[in-house]
This record gives sequence, structure tokens and C-alpha cells, in this order.
Amino acid sequence: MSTTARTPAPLLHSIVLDWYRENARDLPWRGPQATPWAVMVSEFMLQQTPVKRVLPVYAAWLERWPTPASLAEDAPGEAVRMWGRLGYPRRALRLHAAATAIAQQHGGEVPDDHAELLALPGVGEYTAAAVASFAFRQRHAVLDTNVRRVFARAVTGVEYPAPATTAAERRTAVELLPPDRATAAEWAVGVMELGALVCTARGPECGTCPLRRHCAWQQAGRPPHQGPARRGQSYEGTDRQVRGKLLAVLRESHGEVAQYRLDAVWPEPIQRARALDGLVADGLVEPVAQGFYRLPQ
DNA sequence: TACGCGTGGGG
DNA sequence: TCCCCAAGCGT
Repeated sequence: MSTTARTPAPLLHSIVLDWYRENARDLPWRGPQATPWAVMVSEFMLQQTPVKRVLPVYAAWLERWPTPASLAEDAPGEAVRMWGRLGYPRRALRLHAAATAIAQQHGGEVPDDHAELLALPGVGEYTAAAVASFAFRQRHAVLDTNVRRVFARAVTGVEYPAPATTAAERRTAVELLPPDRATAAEWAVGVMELGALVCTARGPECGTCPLRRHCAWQQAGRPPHQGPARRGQSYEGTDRQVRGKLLAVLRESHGEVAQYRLDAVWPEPIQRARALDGLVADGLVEPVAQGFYRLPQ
């Protein structure tokens, strides 16, 4: 797609790898002490939640459940409770379900096979590639929002990538993958880190970017995003907000919770009932007898 | 494919 | 203040 002369891939690799070795954050899910399970836990928590908020929950989670089997033995509701305020609590349920599948079908070991990872609950295209790459040092195109933004700018010359991952992006990611496994794995985390620290969505620090002399967006004069504004996430007054308030009450109460305590979180009864029904349908809440509810056991 | 799904921080 | 967005997934 790009028509400008591209920097040779090996040069890009050495630039990003050199930059990463100097600038990588010391995060607990990186490095040799992190087990594949620890990497998987971090990836679930980091889906749409910033690193800073993940750190304390990640530490407490692995302290309590150092293996998939240990989590699988506990109730899913305990996972939801431990998840705390990370948001999108269905991820906690899916992580518990993934741990159960690992315990029952993979001998308690996180699988190193990409297809087997992808088959686990809550593991999609990104997470499967991330775990295979970060935990097992395999060669995969790891396309998260950071990498997609770096490629959009440096390769395609636009400020932001499309809302959803495209075939063209996958092609670019595969073409730029270093040939050997170890280098590919470090490239993947390096490009991600560059997107997280320098090539950010707001206020990119192009002046200090190691790719500034190779970046198509920079060379084009950093043109602003074209086309329709990207749709924001509405929240105020949505079912999502009501679900959050309901679940917060359940999380903070041990045992069963009476209906009236849930009723107190939202004045509008139709929406409140719909939100509660949704939580039950998702398996995040269990109805008990006569108007009592609890986290799933 | 577009949408629903939480929560909080930084510009 | 308000708005944008933060290592996505499942339907």
C-alpha cells in the first residue's frame, strides 16, 4: 500500500530492538521469572485496562492463584471478586474458564500451541499471539492497539489505524516479522512498548522517537486523522454503568445480597432489572431463592 | 461487521 | 470540566 521508499526491515528491527533494550519498563510479567500462566494473567488484565491499574491486582492474583489449577479449584465468583475494579468483569469469568480448560485438557500447563491458545475462553487473535510470543518466544504477528498505531504512522503514514484490524495490517505485520523466533518475540514486545511510551495516541513524542527518520507519517508532515470522528464510548446512563454499580455491591458483600440493596444503586426499575438480568445471563451473578443474589459459586 | 461490555486517569 | 482512551473478546 505504501508507495514511499520503505526502510529495510532489518534496519527497523535493529532500531526498535536497540531502543527497547534501553527503554523497556521493568514489568513483572516480563523476564525469566514470569511463568506462561503469569503472562496469560497479565494479558487478560491488560485487555482495555492500563498497566498502572493492573499491577496491584496482578500481584495479588498470582499470589493467590500461582497456577491455572489453583484458580480452577476456586469458585468463579472469587475470580470476579478478586478482579476488583479493573473493569469488564466478564474477563475474570473467562480467565477462570480458561484455567479450568487448562487444568482439565492440558494437564495444568498453559499450552504453547497457537491454535490451542486461541481455543481457550477469552483468548482471541491478539492474546493467543501475545502469549505464544512473550511466554514461549515464538514467531507471531502480535497486533494490539499500540502496534497497529505504530504501523499506521510509520508504514502507512496516517495518524490512526482503522477501528478494526484489517487484512492489510496483518500482511504488514507478517512481512515485518524478523525471521528467527527469538528476534521476532523481542520485536513484538519492542514495537508494543514504543507505541505505549512514545508513539502514543495523544501527544506522540516524535522528537525522541527512534523511528522519526523512517516514519511515513512524520515525513508527510503528521497529517491529522481523516474521515469521520471515531465513535467514543458512551457510558453515562447506560446498562453498562448500572451493571457496574450492581456488581460492585455483590463484590463487596460476602454471601447473599438482598434485592433491596441492589435496588438502591439505580432509580429506574426497568433498566435496573434489565442490567441484573444481563449479569445473570452472563454468569456474573447467581440468583438464589426469593430475591437474593450472589457471585457465582 | 458493529456493538456491548467497566473503570479511572490524564490532557 | 469534559473527553479520549487504555496490551480485546464474543456475538
